[in-house]
Amino acid sequence: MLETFETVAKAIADPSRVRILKLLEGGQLCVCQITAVLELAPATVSKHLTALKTAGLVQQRRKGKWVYYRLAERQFNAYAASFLALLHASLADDPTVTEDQRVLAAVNATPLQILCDQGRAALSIDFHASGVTTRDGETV
Amino acid sequence: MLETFETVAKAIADPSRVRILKLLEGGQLCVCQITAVLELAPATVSKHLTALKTAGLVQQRRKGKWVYYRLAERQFNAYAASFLALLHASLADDPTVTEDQRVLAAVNATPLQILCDQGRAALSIDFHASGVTTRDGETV
DNA sequence: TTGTCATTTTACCATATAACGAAATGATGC
DNA sequence: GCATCATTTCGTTATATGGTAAAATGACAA
Repeated sequence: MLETFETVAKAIADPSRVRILKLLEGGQLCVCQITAVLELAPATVSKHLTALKTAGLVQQRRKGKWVYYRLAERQFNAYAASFLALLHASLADDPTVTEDQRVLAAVNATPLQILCDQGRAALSIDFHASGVTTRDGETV
Repeated sequence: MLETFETVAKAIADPSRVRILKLLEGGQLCVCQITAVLELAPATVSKHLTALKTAGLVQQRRKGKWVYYRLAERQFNAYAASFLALLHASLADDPTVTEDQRVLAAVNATPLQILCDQGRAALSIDFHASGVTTRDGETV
């Protein structure tokens, strides 16, 4: 009860894990895709995903070489669904979250094999203020 | 945004602070009342209350010698109300929470001055069985 | 003003946690 | 079987956190 609640609450009380959950709202992703967006070591991302899985917030599925994670659909405990709903209603306009979504679009446009090999270098996006074209045609 | 969300989430991701919030669902309480229920050092309770206040989950009001805390009514940030609502819908039947409510009933039946002086010793409650004792210390 | 007393702040300790690199794992495909 | 490679586990480090005792604060009463 209280202990489970604590596990779930602690799981969402970390910015990296929140970013992962917000990414997964767009659909399932494999570890190297998440790693490319967050720019953390694969080991770090893996540990965060384990914490989220333990909390019943995500579930896991292997497909070939890659392990895909998605938001939990089955009810693993009494609180996970509530927290996911709260998170879903939050942070839609957070700068970090929206930037992550922008990068995710590029990640999704990149073949997995290349992405896992090269990480962010595989993305044809400029992340630092020269020549990025925004939605309304403005160049930043 | 993300940072504020993290502050609020971290605030509820601790069992002592959850117990405090669940106690406050029954109405405002002063620090020594909360201390008597949780059986923690006053300094510890005070620190937890500061964290909850910083997160916008509770508000504070001085009345004579005592400082009363209650669940936040004003909207201090975008997430506090959501988390309080989630918590309100959770843990109603958690053993720790229900036991805390039982002790709270005894705390509310004890004059503040005596409670602050003596802590739990002032309660005249049997904490191992369900039998309650009268104000003058006789077990019923 | 001065003392009292509930509360808060400070200083400190032990434990928990996030991050990483390196080594281990385990499924795929030759 | 054996090599490859995405992912996980292990070992370590730096920082954050929960707890306490003791000192500081600040409102009230005398």
